[in-house]
Parts: sequence; structure tokens; C-alpha cells
Amino acid sequence: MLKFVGDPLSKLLNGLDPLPRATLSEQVAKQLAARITAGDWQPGEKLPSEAELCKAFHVGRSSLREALTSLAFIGLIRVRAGGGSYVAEQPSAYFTSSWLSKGTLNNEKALEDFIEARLILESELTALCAVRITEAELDELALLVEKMKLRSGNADEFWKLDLSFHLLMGAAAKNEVLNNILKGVREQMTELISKSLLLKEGMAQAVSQHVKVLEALRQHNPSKASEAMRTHLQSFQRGYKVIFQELAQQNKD
Amino acid sequence: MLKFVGDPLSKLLNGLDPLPRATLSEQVAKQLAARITAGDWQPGEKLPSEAELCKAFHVGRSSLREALTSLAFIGLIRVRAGGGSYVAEQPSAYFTSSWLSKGTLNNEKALEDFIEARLILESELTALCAVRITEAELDELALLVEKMKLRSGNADEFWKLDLSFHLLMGAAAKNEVLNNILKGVREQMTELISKSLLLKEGMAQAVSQHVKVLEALRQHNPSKASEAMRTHLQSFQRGYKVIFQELAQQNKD
DNA sequence: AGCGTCAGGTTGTCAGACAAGGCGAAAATG
DNA sequence: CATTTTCGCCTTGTCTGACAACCTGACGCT
Repeated sequence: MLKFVGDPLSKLLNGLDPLPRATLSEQVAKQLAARITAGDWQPGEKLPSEAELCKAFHVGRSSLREALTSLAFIGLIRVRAGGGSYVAEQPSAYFTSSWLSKGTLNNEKALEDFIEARLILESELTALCAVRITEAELDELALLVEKMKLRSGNADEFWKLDLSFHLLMGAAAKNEVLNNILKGVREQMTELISKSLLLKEGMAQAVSQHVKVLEALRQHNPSKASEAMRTHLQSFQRGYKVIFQELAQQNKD
Repeated sequence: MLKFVGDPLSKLLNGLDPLPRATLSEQVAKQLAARITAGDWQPGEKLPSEAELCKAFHVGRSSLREALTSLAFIGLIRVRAGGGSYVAEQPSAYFTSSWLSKGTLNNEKALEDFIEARLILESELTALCAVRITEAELDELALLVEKMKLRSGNADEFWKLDLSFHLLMGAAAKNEVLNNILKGVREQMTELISKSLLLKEGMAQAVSQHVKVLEALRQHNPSKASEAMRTHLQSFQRGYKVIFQELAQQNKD
């Protein structure tokens, strides 16, 4: 299966989303989370009882309870046996990484914050990487850059290689905490990134920028490396903003 | 009830934990999470079926499923309808903020990563703050520093003021995403921080360091501000390590 | 080998039942 | 009337049983 990948077949397979077959409890949890973050219920306020929510969502109590316990587990809500469910007063930072993935991204300020966060996290991580990267890891990065040069024709594969480059660098920085945080931020931006793939003109630019980052890493020069990474990421900022404005337009329908 | 609080009674009441009356599903979820992070099941490995877990934990399927869906919601495990539950390959960054709160903190490398992460995040946030802070916010910060000077006798209150200083600064940087991430990192370190309160000798030092940060902010000088914050935080690094080693010793019993 | 088909195990969802906890109104008390 | 106690109702916690939807591996056919 999937033996002949360079061919017409791959074109069919690449464009397929894994069709979002979410469970009921997951859908309910996400909807509730979205409405809470949207402010439909204020912190401290009491949510409707399970029975009412069941009727509202047209789901059984099991599904609803699985949703509620999930939200309680991440600290978004607080459930008192016999007393009802309440929106948590101080939504633990735990929850932060998800509060954009819903529909909240249609908030220009939040988007800017995300872009800025990624810029800072990734350039700092690059600086750490410059100090700690091993020869073997450098070779792997170099290999990726070579592949990117070759695949300039296929935007889809090209940006997968780009992601690999960033992931490998994150690992090479050898700070699991920062790396995981950055991964989270990137995950949240994925939908936008995938749209910016269409900006094919960015590919050649991206290659030369990666080469510069790689050079700085090879010299183990932190400030130079982080500066190169910063430049690389900044060239996306404009692309993101353009895409965001398009999305905002669409949402006005 | 609880009318006479200043008296012998209060001594009895103060020492009481809110007795950990957790629901069954929560207990199961935490135990499973602990055992997964401990490595009892490797990433990608299949967990026992619901029926088996029910028997193992002596709970009904509802409770067990609520636990599983919670873990699935945070991305620790991945459940395939009809196919079983599996430990997630790449524990989504989502989960990062909790994977230390269990007993995992007894991992020196993870602690170092956390310290480094906080150092970077907070100094970068301070730099943003230097650019964006308002006059009103500056006045508030100055007020806090003044209070800290006065409360040098009371370690408990002093460090609360310290926290307020950092929180206010985080808000003044006006990047919700970064600020929330930083809050999460700080939360995870809370237990350690509270122990380091005992290091009273750090208090005077902390005041002078905050003054320096405040000065840099007033000048709206990002690099100077972030440098001052970095110095401030670095002086804790040694304290943390000492505390960690003590904890490691205790855990050998 | 490759391709249906089918059976058995597993998860998804529902409904019903009962215990346990919490809240407020009614009732008992002074 | 004010205060306390009691009681009933609503809500959440947990269990059980049932059935649909789904996945996996084995079997048999081509």
C-alpha cells in the first residue's frame, strides 16, 4: 500500500483531511469550552444542570458527563457534587493552549500575540540550539536543507520539510519544556500555516534563510542564530496578517 | 458556626486540608496519568481494555470512561473506537504543564529545563514590558516595590508582593499568550518557590533587583530591563537547585 | 498473493436506577 | 419574631445493562 508515492496517486492522497470524526463528548466539550471562553458564562457563574445541558445538546448523560469531567480535569470548570457546575474563577494556565483553537482565532489581537510568542520562543530556542547542537544533528539539518532545495516544486512536501527542520532544531536545543511550549504554539497556528503554504513565492526565500540559520548553528553562535531565525519568522508575519484579514472578511458572511 | 475564630478553635481549623474528596474518575485519571508518565506503558503502547481496567480499579465503566476521556482530552492518550486506547506518541504540549505536577519533579533535568524556560520567558516578557508599559502601571509597580521595602520582616507577605510584581509586569507586557504560558510555568514551580521562601537572606537582594528592573522599565529600555530581570531570576537558580537536592535526598527514604 | 466476509472483542452512546451531597423552604423551637 | 432543625427536592456520582458502530484478525475464496 502507498508504494508508488511520486505519482498521480499521491496527489489524491495528499489533499485528504483525516475527516474529523470526533466523539460526541469531545464535540460537546469543545463547544462548551468555546462558549465559556467567549464569555457566555462568566467566571464563577453556574452552568445549567446536566439534565438541561443534555436536552440542549441532544445527547445522553454519559456523553455530557464525559465532556464535563474533561473540562473539570483541565480546570476550566469546577463541579460540586449535588451543587452544580461552575466556571472556574482562575482558569489555570493549563487551559491556555486550547483557548484559541476554537473560533477565538478571529481575534486580531490574539493572533498578533501568538505570532509574537512564536517569534520569541523560536528565536530563543535557536540560540540555545546553537550552544548545544551536536555534529550529528547539524548533519541532519544540513540534509533537510538539501532536500528542501530539491523539492522547491512541491509546496506540500516543501513545508513538511520546513516543519521537520524546526522540530529537529527544537529537539536539538535540549530543553523539553520550552520545546513543548513552542510545539503547542505552533500547533495552534497550524491552520493558518497550512493556508500560507499557498504563498509559493516564500519558498525560495525560506531556503536561503534556513541556510543562514544552519551556518550560524555550525559556528555555535547563539545571537547570530537567533537573529537569523527571527528574520525567517518575521517574513511570515505579513503573510499571516493577510490571511487573517481574508478570514475576517469571510466570517462577515 | 465558625463564629469565634481567633481562639483555640482556629488552631484546629487552620491545619486542615480540604480533605481530598476526589471523585472516582479523577482518582483513576490521576493514577493512570502517573503510571503513564512513570513509563509503565510506553508511547504508542496499547492500554488494557476498559473492561480490564474496570476490574483492576474496581470501578464501574462510567467512572473509568470519564477518566479515559479526560486523559484523551488533554492528549495524553488516544482512543480509537473499537480499537482500544493507546498512549499518545507525542504528548501534545497541552499536557506539558501537568506532567510535572505529579511526582515527576524528581527529575533534575526537567527542573533545569523549567528554570531555564522561566528565565527566558520572563526576561523576554520584561523586554516587551519596557516598550509597552504605561505610566499608571509604572506607578503601581513602584508602589509594590515600596511595600516590599517595608515588609522585609514578613517573608510570607514579602513574597506575595514579589509575585504581584511579576504578575503585574506580565500583564503590562500586553501579550496574553506569552503571559499565560509564563503563568503556567510559574504555577508548576510553585511548590519549590514556596520552599525557597525560607531563604530569607534573598529578600534584601530581591528588593534592590526589583528597583533596577523598575528603573529600566521607566526608561523604556528593553535590553536593560530584560537583563535586570535575568539577573534577578538567576539568583534563584542556585536556591532551587539546593532545594531540589534536599527533596531528592528525602525521596530516597 | 490478493480480496471479501465474518466473528469476536472493543469503544460510543443511551436509558434507567439508586446513593450521596447540597440548598432552600417549611416547620419546630425558644 | 428570631433561630435552629428538619425535610424534601434538585443535582451530581456511580453502577448496570443494553445496543450500535467500529476495528482487527482469521478464514476461505479466487
